[in-house]
Amino acid sequence: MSKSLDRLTLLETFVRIADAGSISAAARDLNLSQPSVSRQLAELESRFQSQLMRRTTHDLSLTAAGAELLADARQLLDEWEALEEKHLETAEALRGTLKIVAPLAIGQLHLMNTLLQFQQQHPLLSLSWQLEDRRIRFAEVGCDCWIKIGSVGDESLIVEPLGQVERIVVATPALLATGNVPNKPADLAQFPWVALEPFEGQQIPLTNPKGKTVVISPPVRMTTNNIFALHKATVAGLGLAIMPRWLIEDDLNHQTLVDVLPPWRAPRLTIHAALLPGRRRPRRLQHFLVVIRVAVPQIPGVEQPLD
Amino acid sequence: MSKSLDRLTLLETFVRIADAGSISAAARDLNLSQPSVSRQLAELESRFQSQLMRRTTHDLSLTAAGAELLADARQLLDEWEALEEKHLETAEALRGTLKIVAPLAIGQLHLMNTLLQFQQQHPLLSLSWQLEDRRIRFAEVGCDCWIKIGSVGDESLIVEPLGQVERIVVATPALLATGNVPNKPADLAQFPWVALEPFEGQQIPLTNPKGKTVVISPPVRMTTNNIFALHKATVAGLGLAIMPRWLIEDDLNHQTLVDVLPPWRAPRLTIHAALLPGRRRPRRLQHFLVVIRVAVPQIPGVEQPLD
DNA sequence: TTTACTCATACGTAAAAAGTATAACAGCTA
DNA sequence: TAGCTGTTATACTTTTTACGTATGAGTAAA
Repeated sequence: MSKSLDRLTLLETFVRIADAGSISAAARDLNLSQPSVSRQLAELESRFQSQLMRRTTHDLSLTAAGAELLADARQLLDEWEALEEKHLETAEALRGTLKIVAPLAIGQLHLMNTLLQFQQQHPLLSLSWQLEDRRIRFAEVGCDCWIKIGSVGDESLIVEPLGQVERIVVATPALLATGNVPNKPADLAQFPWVALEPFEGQQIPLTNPKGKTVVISPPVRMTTNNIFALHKATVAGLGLAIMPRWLIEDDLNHQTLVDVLPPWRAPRLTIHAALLPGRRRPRRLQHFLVVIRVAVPQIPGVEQPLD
Repeated sequence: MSKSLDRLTLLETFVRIADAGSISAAARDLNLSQPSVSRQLAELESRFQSQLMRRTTHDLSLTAAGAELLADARQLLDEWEALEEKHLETAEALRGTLKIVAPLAIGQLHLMNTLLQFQQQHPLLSLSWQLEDRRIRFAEVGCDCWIKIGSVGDESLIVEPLGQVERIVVATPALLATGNVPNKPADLAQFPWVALEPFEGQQIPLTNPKGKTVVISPPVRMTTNNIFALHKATVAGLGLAIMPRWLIEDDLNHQTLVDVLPPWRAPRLTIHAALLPGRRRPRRLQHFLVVIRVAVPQIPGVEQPLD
């Protein structure tokens, strides 16, 4: 049994392996080499004299002992963190690392400023800012907060609404001029469309202020997983597209894009913050949440959530 | 800031310094060099960015921050120990270290066997068996359990009675033959005595079964702080002495010593186990207590406590 | 079968904590 | 007041130890 190797570090590594799902993934995440993480797990097992994880080359699973220890380790680590935070609090400054996952476009265009300001207010804080539109597996990624537009789709997380985005059918005036002026949803099917993946069922529901909903299935000329690509394609006149108001506010003002069928709208999407339940929330996370709750509704074209 | 140095070890060292009262004392206790312990404290302070202890060359005191951290550290360490114990429990064997302070004679003659047996039943357990008649400062010594004959004199400890010892006035038949046969306490003052330190007030109270108490002040020819020396001196005929029954059972049987004034007895003393309150009791300590509760009353000449 | 990924072992290196020796200082005793 | 003893901190050396790289073995999917 090696002597040093911080016992709490061993537990942290163990938790990270369990969450990340593999030793290699945990190693990447911890900025350590795979053998090092492998050794730390072995060391922990040797200290507790029991196998904590069964590992084959392609699968890794907790043993009963491991599962028990995992829960207790989480708790102890939370308590350590509470202690550390309490006794560093004297300095009042936020420390540690905060890992945030946010959507590509909104993270890049709007929340970036908020984040930079936040970091400048807390210079000792280390931020990891992951822009990612796809659904993530929260625990696996090991992030502290996930900002997601639309449904989070993970029942095990605590989800808090931050704001709502209006979504509008837009196009270039030039493109619209190639057809008849639309005055009902069905008229939109005469134009080509561009769409953001995932684009479920090739169907687009549109709702008017009275609550009437019509579903249309227009021809789709291009799909992309990148909202900036979608935006460029739309501005280039490739087709009609549904876009969040916060992305096209400027285009509407400059008439590079126009609201195609003013009263009709695609369903609003809610911007959520997702958090792990049951865990202690470090002060840095609480502060970040306060900031983000204010920042999101201030994005042009984003409204207060319904909650 | 150095990286490794187990965070929990740092806390343990800090607690040990606080209890031991000085860095040097803690170093001796931890089997480390003084500079090493000094550095660990400095390291902890640097991590929490606050001074935890004010130290002059001859005095060491907690700062406010240190006092707060001390309490929290104790708790966290208890929780770590609980975790460790729980997850090592699978193996069922007791581990770790148990430090016991016991009286010299009873520890050497009677409890030693119990202790050896206990160790053999738990080979992975490491025992520290300190024989010491003087009053100890519990926290300073850093022991887990203190067995004390007579009053413990520390209100802050949890005290549990384990048994009672009858104390008898004895002497060699030869010595008694040099005077008149005694039949009341006052008659004993004609003989020389030997006594165990501390020997308060040079006075000896004796009580008969009816509850009558007489105090005598005989001439004392020798005092000692070692009960074996007292015993030898008595057997050598140096004087009368008060001795616990468990020490002289054999002498009475072989008539090397005799009960000088059969119905009259010195006050019974209670054998106590003293423990720190409020702290988690490791499984090894609980097991030890079970064993000792059985063992003490089985010592010949020791009776069940009154409780 | 091949490819791509997993985890474990062996070995050399670099970092870090332990010890030793020493200096500075405070309280106690003569 | 001087000398003795015990305190803590610093400089330097040695040992320990944990890291990374390289490598080998094994499994799952293409």
